[in-house]
Amino acid sequence: MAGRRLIYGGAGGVAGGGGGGGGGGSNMSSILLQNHSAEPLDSLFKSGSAPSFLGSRSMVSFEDVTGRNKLERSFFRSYDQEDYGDDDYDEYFHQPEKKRRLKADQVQFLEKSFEEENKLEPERKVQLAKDLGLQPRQVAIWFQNRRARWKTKQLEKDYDVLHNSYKSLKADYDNLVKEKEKLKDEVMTALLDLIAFPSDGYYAWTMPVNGSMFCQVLHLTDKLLVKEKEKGSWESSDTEKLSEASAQEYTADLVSEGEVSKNSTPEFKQEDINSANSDLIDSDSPHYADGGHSALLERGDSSYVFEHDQSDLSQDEEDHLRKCLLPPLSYVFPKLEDANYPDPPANSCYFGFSGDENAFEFWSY
DNA sequence: TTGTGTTTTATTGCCTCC
DNA sequence: GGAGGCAATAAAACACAA
Repeated sequence: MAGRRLIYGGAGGVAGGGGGGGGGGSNMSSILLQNHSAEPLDSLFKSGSAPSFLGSRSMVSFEDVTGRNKLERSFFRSYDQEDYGDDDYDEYFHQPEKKRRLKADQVQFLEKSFEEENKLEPERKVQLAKDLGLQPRQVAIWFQNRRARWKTKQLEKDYDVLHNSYKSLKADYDNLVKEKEKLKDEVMTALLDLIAFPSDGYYAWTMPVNGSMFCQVLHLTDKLLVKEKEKGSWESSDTEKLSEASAQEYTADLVSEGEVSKNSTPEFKQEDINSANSDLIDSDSPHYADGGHSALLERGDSSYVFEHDQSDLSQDEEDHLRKCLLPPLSYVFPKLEDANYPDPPANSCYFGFSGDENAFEFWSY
C-alpha cells in the first residue's frame, strides 16, 4: 500500500480501537507504537501548532508518508476546546480514546444527503464535513459504509423477489402435476369402466398419452383378456398361454430391464397370435388401417415398433418400455391383412395412435 | 451484571480510472 | 502514480435477554 501510517493520538498512546483491518494493519500499528512515545504527540496536541488536531476526539490520526491527504487522513473530530473545561479537556486527552458514534442529527443529515445522491463528490464531501463538524474523511467513510449497507439490503430484497417468484412457479408446477395425475386417473377409470361394461354400441375417444400410460393401457388389455377368458368367450390354449405369458413378462420387465425382449419369447409367433385373437381383438379399425401415420409400425420380423414424439420418459425408460411392451403389442395389434374392416365384432377393442401422433386412441366395439 | 448478538465506525489492501 | 471505491475485517458501541 502506498504509505498510510497510523499514529495513535492521546496521552498514553494505546487507543485500543480503530480496527485492525485486513492483512498487516495490526502489525504495522504495533511497530509504530513502539517507535512513537506518547509525549511528543501529547505536546503536539497541546501546543496549538496543529490547529486541526486541537480539540479533536479521534483516537487515531494518519500521517501519510507520501504526503497524500494529510489533513483528510486525520480522523480527529472537531470538538472545540471550549466544549470542555480545562480539566475536562486535559482529562479527555489523557484518556485512552474510544470510537465515537455520530450524533443522531448528524446521521439524519447524512442520511438525507445520501438519499439525494449516494456518491460523494469532493466538494460535497467538504461541505458536508463543514456543516456537520466532521472531518471530510469521516464523511467519506460514512458514505462508504452506508453504500455497503444499502447494497446488502438491496441483495436481500432481490433475494426475496426471486424467492417469491420461485415459490409461485413451484406452486404452479405442483398444481399442474396434480391436475395431470387427476386427468390420468379419470382416463384410466373411464377405461376400466369400458372394459368392465362393454357396450353393444360403438365407442371411441381420443386422449393424450405417454409411454407410461400406454404401458398401463396394455396391462389393462391383459386384464380384459383374462376376464374374457373367464367368461368363456374364447377357449384357445394358445391365447391362454399368451395372456399369462404377456402378463408375466409385463411384470418381469418392469422389474428387470433387458431380461425379456421380443427375441426372448420365440414361442409366440405372430401367426399363432393372430389366430388366437381374431375372435376377440379386431385390429381392423380405420385407425389401424392408417398405416402411414400410425405410430405402431410393423417390422419385418412381425414385431412392432412403438413410436411417439411427446413423452416425459427418458430415452432409457422408453427403450425399456419398448422391450416390455413388445410381446403384448404383438397380439393387441394383429396383422393388417387379417382385418375385418369395417364391421368389427362386438366386445373387441383397439388401442393405437391415430393421425394425430400425440393422441392415443382406445376403441371399444 | 454479564454474556451474546447486532450495528456502527474505521482500517487495510486491492482494484480501476484518469 | 495519485485518488477514490469496494470488500473484508476489526473493534467499539449498543441492545437485550437471562
